Amino acid sequence: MASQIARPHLLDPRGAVDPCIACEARPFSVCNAIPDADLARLAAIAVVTEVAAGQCFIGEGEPANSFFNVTAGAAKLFKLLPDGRRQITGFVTAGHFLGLAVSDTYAFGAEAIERVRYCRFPRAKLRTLLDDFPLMEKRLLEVAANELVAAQEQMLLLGRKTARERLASFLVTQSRQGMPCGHLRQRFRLPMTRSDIADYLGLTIETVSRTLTRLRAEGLVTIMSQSELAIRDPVALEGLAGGLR
Amino acid sequence: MASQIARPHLLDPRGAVDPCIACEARPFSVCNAIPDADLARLAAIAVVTEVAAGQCFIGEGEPANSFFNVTAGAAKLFKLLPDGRRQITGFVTAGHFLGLAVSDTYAFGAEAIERVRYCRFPRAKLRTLLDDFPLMEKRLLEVAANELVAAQEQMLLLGRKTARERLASFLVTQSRQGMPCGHLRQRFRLPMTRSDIADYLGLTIETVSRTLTRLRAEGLVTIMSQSELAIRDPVALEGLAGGLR
DNA sequence: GTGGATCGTTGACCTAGATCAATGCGCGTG
DNA sequence: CACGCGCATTGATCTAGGTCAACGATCCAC
Repeated sequence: MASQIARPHLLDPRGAVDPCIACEARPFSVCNAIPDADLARLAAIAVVTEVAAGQCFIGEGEPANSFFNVTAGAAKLFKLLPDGRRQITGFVTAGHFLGLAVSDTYAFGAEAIERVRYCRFPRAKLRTLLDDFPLMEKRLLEVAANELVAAQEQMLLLGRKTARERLASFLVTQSRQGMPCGHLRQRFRLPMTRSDIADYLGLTIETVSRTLTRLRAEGLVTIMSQSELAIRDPVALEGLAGGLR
Repeated sequence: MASQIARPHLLDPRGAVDPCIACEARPFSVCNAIPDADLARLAAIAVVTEVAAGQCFIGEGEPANSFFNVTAGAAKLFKLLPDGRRQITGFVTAGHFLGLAVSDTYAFGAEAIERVRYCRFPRAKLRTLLDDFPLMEKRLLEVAANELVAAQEQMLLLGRKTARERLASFLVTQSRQGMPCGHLRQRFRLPMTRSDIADYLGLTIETVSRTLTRLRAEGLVTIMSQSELAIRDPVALEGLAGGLR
């Protein structure tokens, strides 16, 4: 396993005019609930950090001292069983907020898929900041509610869908990644490995591979390269994803 | 299927001194964030309703006009696939708050297992109430964060645990139902049917039944009656639930 | 350009859990 | 108290997806 706790590279926020104003993730992030005038307060408690692909930056079960806000790259969240079985509970990209749980240890681990940049906020300090910006707390609730809906959708997938339906669902949601209202990109990159996809969908690598080649054979998708894919029949794929066998 | 949309029985809140003060679910509920003095405002927008076992009181995909707070009884939340496959995403009891999602339709259905009593709040009215009581919004965020953690745990179960491990996990969490900090009741009732358990664990009725008899044969549990159960070996059961095979 | 590591694909076979079918067990009803 | 209905259990069989194993592609490092 390549995963080990990160030796992260801290970026010095001084020198940047205001790291938060310039942040390219701000439009998608909960931070946008904080008015420009007060961003300096946020920037003051944010520790901007970068980790390389394969690096773990949250360890499941470790003391939860910080919140995280991913600002660039892609990461996977996962839970482990003692014998090594792994369930990936989600993939996160720029704008995602992590570490909400009230528990004093993290309920999941996080590992960078590509080089990841994130802001780390000491829990206590963000807590007091939240008290001053109820709008941000509102946004957090909104985000949490949405994630809850996504989680239920994933339970349906894991509990009741076939391998084909799981792959179809996965491809459809990936193609929607960061697109406005239900639109889907025709062609897109899958930054994660087959093993990650398998652990996300509750399958094995082999089944993912086989199912993908079958979807290709049926003309639903084109596999441009290992990590690039195009959807050829969006209607059929969405039907499959929705459980129409 | 017995499930059809409820013909609910509305209880007249007048006559009660103050339905919210007297509410037996208040200690477990998010409503406890509202000070006694202001409870009348909450009571004013709450519609107290009762539905019989088997009645559906939230329809998946229907317009989400209300929030719900269960105050008595037990219900199941579920998602359906067009061909009837069902995933139960959770069981709720007194104190559970429902309908958080920002979407304008409900992402899941809810059906009473036993006779259920709940308060229904028009979305818009509760929204404005929340603006006046940020503490309640805080509590909601807390609740949502906890449910998110539970949802991830359930994904691990559905994606990676064996049937035995699933049953063990289920029994352990059920025995913890409403207990303080990690304690578990030795003996407890399972209000739901085998079919509900199966749809919650991503299994079939037959597998649930077989696995349960096997756990009994191994001396881990005693089946007092169809709906009553005792844990004989909590340590082994918890080990199993945690994935120690 | 060669060697080796990592990742993905494909095939042969196996098994946990699904499906199909029969039977048992309360429990409420007339 | 017999009847019927909805649930649960148990057994026989089947299969989707897992496991094991071989091979191919890609990508660096030297």
